[in-house]
Amino acid sequence: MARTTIKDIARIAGVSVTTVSRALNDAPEIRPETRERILRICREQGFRINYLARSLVSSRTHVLGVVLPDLSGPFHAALSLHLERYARERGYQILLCCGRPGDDRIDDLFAFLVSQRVDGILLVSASSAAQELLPSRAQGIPSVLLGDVPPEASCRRINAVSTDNYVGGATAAAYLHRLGHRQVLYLGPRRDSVTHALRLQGFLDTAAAWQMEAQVVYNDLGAASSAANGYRLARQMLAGDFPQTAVFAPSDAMALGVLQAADELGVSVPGRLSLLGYDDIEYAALPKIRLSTLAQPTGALARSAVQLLLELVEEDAPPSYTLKLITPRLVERSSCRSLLPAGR
Amino acid sequence: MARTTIKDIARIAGVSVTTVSRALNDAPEIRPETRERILRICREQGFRINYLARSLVSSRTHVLGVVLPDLSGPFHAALSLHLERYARERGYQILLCCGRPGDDRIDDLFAFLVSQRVDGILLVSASSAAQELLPSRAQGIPSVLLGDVPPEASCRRINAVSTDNYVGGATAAAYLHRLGHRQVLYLGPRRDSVTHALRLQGFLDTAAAWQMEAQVVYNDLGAASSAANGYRLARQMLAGDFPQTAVFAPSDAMALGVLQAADELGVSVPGRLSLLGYDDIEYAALPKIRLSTLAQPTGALARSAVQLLLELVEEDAPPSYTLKLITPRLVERSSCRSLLPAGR
DNA sequence: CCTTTTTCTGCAAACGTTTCCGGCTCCTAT
DNA sequence: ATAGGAGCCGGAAACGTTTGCAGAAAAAGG
Repeated sequence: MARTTIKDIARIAGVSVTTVSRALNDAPEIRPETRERILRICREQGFRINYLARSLVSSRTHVLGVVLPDLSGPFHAALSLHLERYARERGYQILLCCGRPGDDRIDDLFAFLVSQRVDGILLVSASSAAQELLPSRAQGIPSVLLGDVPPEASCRRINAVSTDNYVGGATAAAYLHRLGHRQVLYLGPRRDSVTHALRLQGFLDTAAAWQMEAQVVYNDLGAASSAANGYRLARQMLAGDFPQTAVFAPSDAMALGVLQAADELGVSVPGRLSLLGYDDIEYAALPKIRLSTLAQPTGALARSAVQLLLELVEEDAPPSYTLKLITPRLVERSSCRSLLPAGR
Repeated sequence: MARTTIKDIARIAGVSVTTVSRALNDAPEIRPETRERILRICREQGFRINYLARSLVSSRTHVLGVVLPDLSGPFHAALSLHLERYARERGYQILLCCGRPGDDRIDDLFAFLVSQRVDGILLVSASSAAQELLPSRAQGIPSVLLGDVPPEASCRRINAVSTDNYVGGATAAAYLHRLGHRQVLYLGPRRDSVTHALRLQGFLDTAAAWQMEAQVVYNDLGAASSAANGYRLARQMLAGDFPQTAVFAPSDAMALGVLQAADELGVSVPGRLSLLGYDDIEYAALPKIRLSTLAQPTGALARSAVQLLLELVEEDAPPSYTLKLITPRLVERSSCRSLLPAGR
């Protein structure tokens, strides 16, 4: 119950609490031999310093709050893994909070993080509503957006790192055009997601430039871009006749759902329908799947985000706002078929 | 920088800090109208109570430490999602720590959790080494094991909830036997995992009872039972001739790796080789995969685990030790083929 | 109207650290 | 010899809460 404290150690070592504190923080004004002696006693007693008390006075918790929509998707899972690693390398701990975007809970989450006195906040794939909320609720806590950045970001005094969603969408359209597709379907972007809005914009702009016919079906089913939603959407789109020869999905998870629906409805992929995903999750590479997709480099994203956030936390430099865009990479597997004559 | 404190609120409201504190904790000895007035002022000022200070004096953080090997596997991801939900329902926060099992870091993790003064510890899928370490390092913090329980658990004064791995392994063997398989391969259990040891035991006992020939190939590749490891293991096992007609993998992720290897090597599943997984992750249900597997009910596991842990944390009942086993469920899809004549 | 109880509020001591400042000892340079 | 400094250590205030205890005001009982 009553754990051993610095005071106990001080008593045993016959020194003051100040000295013990200095030993623990290896301050310069302590004689090496006393330090060693104290540290030895700490080990013997199994002493563990109380972060609560320490943080209370130093007003630094070395904790970074990460709020993301959910962990079920492989993209976010991979991302959080990398975030944790880079944070740890820099001596910080991650506090993971899951709040569905647009949810009321997002407000409680910010309150919670403030109460926890986190040193910084990382807002991942947030709805625009959540993004609006952030500045007013963060109470001066440094924060950076990750993976979901409004186009006017740099004007809005915001720090962010993201993949270049516009380019991602554009690349997708260009790729499908290059394969000879002229009628394409964009299946499943969310209306409230800035990421999806940009991706859609890039896709549509490029499609228009190449004079492709593009239809878009929004995902209003709530929840994330899960396989289940992709399945439901595809079920109803692919049921009858449809003119498109290719579909672009805003996440691999969703694409997998589309794949399932197509399979059940007997439309062959990529025979009748080419399928292009986004994210490059682990399972996209599976032999029976082999989903072509646009890879988001989660490692690079996480690294940049942590790096940027910690700059804000640790430096007391004059405020500056940076927006870092990382370009997605097209990975070709076999879910997209070329419609052009083989000879080219 | 300087955030608003209880003292500020007290000054504005013209009351003492004590009264403000009582308003925030809705203590019974406060007049409802003063409480309302104070709460209103708190809202107006955007006041957020400092959990650090509160926890320091109350010696309750309402934080549960969860340590698990990693988050990349879908099973652990799903589990942590449920853990977070149930904990939140009870007013607790999850502090997620990833440490590969058997790693030196596990020791640091315990120290970290003690320093954070978490109210309880949930040790998920831990190596036996980590389990040994726990009691000595937990410093009296209540803790429960989840998903990886040594057979002598109840003797060892330990709280745990787990799927019944022995039964799981036994069910797998019995199922394969029922389909007519006589030569089977158990591909990829880890030597240092209690889970895998039990599952293996159940598998081997049952195989022996039915006079099947069972070979086991351990996973000494380090890291988790990932798809990558399954792939590597299967690559070398399936390269030449092999007598087995079925393989049992200790996780779906691993099974997916096996699937990939089989595909590349041209051995048909389930034509030449039946494949049985474990976990029932989301992607096992995919149309082109349709992996037969033993489902671990992550929801039930998580619920029981936080339930048990919070009993220990909140009650000051006499110490008791409970071990809860949840039976895995066989879900048949189409990765296992019957070798028996169709009539039957 | 005076006591007794009840209801509400405030004072001050904790909780376990860090850190400013001041003091002691011993060394070095004048 | 003595001043000045460097190196090491301790006292005490602070961080923002909770809580036991006591006091004041109001209500209840005679």
